Amino acid sequence: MKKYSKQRQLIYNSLKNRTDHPTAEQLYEDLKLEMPKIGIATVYRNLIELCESGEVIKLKSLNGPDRYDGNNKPHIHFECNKCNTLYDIFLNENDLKNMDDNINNISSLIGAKPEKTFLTIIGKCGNCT
Amino acid sequence: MKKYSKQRQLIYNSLKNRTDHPTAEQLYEDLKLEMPKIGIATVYRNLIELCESGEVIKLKSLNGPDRYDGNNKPHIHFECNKCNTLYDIFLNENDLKNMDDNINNISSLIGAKPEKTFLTIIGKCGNCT
DNA sequence: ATAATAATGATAATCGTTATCATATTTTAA
DNA sequence: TTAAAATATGATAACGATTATCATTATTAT
Repeated sequence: MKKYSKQRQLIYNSLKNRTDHPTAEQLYEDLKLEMPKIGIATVYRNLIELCESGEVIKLKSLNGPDRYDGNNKPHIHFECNKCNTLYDIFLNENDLKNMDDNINNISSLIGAKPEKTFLTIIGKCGNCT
Repeated sequence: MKKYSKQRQLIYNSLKNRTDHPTAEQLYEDLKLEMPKIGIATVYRNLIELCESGEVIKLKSLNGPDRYDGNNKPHIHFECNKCNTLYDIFLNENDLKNMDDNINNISSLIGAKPEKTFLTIIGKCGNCT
């Protein structure tokens, strides 16, 4: 049975209220302002929990530490390889459905059962071109 | 100017001749059979070179170390979250073109210039369902 | 062939993350 | 509402993957 610690609530709320995609370290630094005694291990532990429950998405950056996305609605990412900003891109309902159909078809080619999909575009963002 | 060491050639050929997606460590163990004195740092150094030149693709695994793909033609991956096998999936020319068009459209939504795209489907592969 | 340049192998150092453990907090249930 | 059980915490050690250092060796250019 899960216990509802102040720390877990803080981590959860913080991630849900920001639209950037902080690393565990960045999140930790920010949380310390509100809860100075919080430990980095607590941040990591709760991030693992939140990812397992599906509330948070762990994103693998091409270079650099993992980043965390509090938005678990399906969307794709653009990663700028100059400034490292991660942008969310939300598709409309129709495109989402098409993509989902494609994923299912593609997976069936190899007899696999898809659970989640990561689509990341790497390049230069609008500020860096 | 670049020098063509035996080691670099060996690493390059090995990756081009295998269709799995080994980690640096796996590649190192296999290369030692052919060249027992090769060092792990040499493997990492050359993987970085080969990725920078675009000959090899570095793949971020959801959990576990990075993996390397000697096939730099556009394709997508299915990662089994039970046995960790990484499968290549090759789209036909038409689907590839559609996908490419979509990537360009999507990127233009945020004024970004796409350079490369990673599409990874996570789930259970045919052997693990 | 020699000098200049770059790569190697051994290994230390670093970085991100996870494990350990004694203490503290939260939940359960009497 | 309190005592016992269960779980989480914070500090920090340990770990795995990768990169940096550096003296030596191999490759290339003159």
